[in-house]
Amino acid sequence: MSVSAASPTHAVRVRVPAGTSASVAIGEAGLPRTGPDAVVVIRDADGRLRDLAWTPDADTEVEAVSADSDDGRAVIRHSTAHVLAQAVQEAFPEAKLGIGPPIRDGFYYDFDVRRPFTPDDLVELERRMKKIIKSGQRFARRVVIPDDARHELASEPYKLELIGLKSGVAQEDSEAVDTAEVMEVDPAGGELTIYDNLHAHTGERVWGDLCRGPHLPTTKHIPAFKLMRTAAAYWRGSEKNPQLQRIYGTAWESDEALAAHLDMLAEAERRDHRRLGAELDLFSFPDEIGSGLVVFHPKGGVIKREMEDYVRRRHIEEGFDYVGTPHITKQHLFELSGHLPYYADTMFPPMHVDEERDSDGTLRRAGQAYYLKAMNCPMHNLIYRSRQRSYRDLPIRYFEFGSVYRYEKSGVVHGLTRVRGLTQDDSHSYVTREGAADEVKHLLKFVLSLLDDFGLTDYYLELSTRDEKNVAKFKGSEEQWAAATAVLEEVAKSTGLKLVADPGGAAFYGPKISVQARDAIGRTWQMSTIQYDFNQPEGFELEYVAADGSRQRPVMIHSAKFGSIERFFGVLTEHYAGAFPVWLAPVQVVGIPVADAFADHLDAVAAQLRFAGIRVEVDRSDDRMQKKIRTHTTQKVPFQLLAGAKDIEAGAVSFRFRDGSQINGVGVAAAVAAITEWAASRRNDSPTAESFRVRSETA
RNA sequence: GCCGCCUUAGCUCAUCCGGUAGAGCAACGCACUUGUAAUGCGUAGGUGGUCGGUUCGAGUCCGACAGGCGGCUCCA
Repeated sequence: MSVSAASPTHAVRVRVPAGTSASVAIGEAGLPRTGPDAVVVIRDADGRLRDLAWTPDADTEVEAVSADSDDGRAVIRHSTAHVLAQAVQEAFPEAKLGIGPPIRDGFYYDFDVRRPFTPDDLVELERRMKKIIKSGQRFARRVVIPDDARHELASEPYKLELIGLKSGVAQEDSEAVDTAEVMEVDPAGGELTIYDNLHAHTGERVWGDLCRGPHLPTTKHIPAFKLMRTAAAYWRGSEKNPQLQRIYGTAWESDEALAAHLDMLAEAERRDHRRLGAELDLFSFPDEIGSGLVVFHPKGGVIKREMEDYVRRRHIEEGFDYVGTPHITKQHLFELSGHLPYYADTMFPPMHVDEERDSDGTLRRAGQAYYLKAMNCPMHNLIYRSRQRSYRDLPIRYFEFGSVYRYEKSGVVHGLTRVRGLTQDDSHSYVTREGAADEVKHLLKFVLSLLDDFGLTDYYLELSTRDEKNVAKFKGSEEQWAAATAVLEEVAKSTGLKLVADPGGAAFYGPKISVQARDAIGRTWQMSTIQYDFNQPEGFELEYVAADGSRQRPVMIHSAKFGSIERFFGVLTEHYAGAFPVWLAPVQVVGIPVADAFADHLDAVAAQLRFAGIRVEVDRSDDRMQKKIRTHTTQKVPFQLLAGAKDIEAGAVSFRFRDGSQINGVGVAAAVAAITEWAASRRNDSPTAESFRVRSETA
């Protein structure tokens, strides 16, 4: 998940005369030097970010980059990372420096230290950082040649490695450095630079770091920061490398922006589906069953069933045939599909059955291995293959809620978003090669409409292709991959949606389009996927008889609409913060009598609602009415129906909505009709006194 | 899988330095019968995640395992 902050763009252009620093030019142009819109760096005519101290040789025009822009924030964060590193080396002189880039919403810095950092260390480091910031050290850029840098950084082994990579020396492993994250050296092949931190008054060098920059003019210009957490991280992202200790922090252009960010995190925590799942009694993960295996409680079961019922109905409307397949299979099936060599270690280990031995232990019957199902496609292929198919039958579309089990590594299991047992809303379309583009288009339109129906209306597409540097990992010829990728790309582009490239992200059997949906607080989640597969039809020798009587090979298009029902459940829970749309809400209506004597009236109303298919309860507990309102408000029930003497006299009920608004004295028949209509509409907003249109009898 | 942290009542948490556990909410009971976010009183509830070790004595110290949290790597 990730968060994107809107950021104003200030494309203010300033002329910098030859021999004058950008700083002076900015000052003369009257641009702010302090505050949230302070100019922190400039962008030169070549589009490169430069320090304010940068002084061009010839007259040039530059763009002022303000603190509250994306680039400006990145500079603040990167400078803050330097301050962190300085503080760490003050407190832990033996600490060796890794890398310290800005990231979305913050920064990190990796260190090789004797022992991992503790929360107390963070408090101490923040204290030291504040001191450094206050002292106003200047960031000074200095160009060095590789040999000098090596000499100077002799005690920083990781930096030396980066210099080596940069100058192309001694690079035995072929892994490329992720240049987007490594700020130490300039990927564009420019010069090697060190940034020195100079004492504000004496100009004495206090600290320094290999870095391509740019930086703020001084540490004093770091407006607001906070250290967030510590974690381990592999050096240069490979688990073969040593683990370093990473400190994450965040930094912003103002205290207000920092506070807003922290508020957003607090809101995300309130919406956390794991918390809401327990509070609203939706699901749990009993230890006795095992990590990553969920049980849905009755209320969660209602939501899951509503989701599935609707999705199943829509599939059938769109020409899919609903099929069913078992949870386990003999090993051979996954050999046939080609999955086993690629995915054996992310599948649960096989169980061996049917083995028989004589009393002396000698093998009488070998038995065989069965695997828990980790993907549905091979079984759908068998359904396709069960009889001869004609071109007239195509496209054939099989769909099911397939239960699959994946042995996710223990450290990655996470709530409902990363589980070991999940339900895929999985379909496979078998089409002619010529028909593939139309089918992909059909599927994409369908998945987007489903996301819309559930209220996730903000999304973009990602196109995952094979890794051209590692083609051995992907099955099929270059031509096949190119053709498949072209089909997906063309369809994706035709939607007009934003399309992001994901090179190397494809499955071994073909490229994929995925839909990334943004939730109510701006985080994005990978949901639907559409994959073009020319490999499995070959492995299974799938065929259809063409018009000319020849046997032809179909292609198959895999598509998961929500990916997994469990994950989508989690995303929806967070998107709606537990206040599900009426059509999904586990309890849609709760009746609250003002006193016990009025409960019968509400029972009668409830009976009518129940007859109309509404999920309704009447709260006859001996809590006071106010307490009941509180209880069902925290349970996020969309309609509370109250009734007292006045309502009964008028044959009415009174509405209270989630937001606390109310409509009193509504005739029972009108109330039942309006509630039923709202639920049937599957609208995703919460009803309020304003949005809920109903005749008020007594008003 | 790797690193760090965590695990005490159904839930959220407390228990100073090792001397056999306490609160709020929830549950249950009784009283109250109430018009839009918590009525009052009472009762019950824990072999302190599991197993092992150190100790006269372990919720507390050590180890292993399980589960969780935050990251890394991974994610068909």
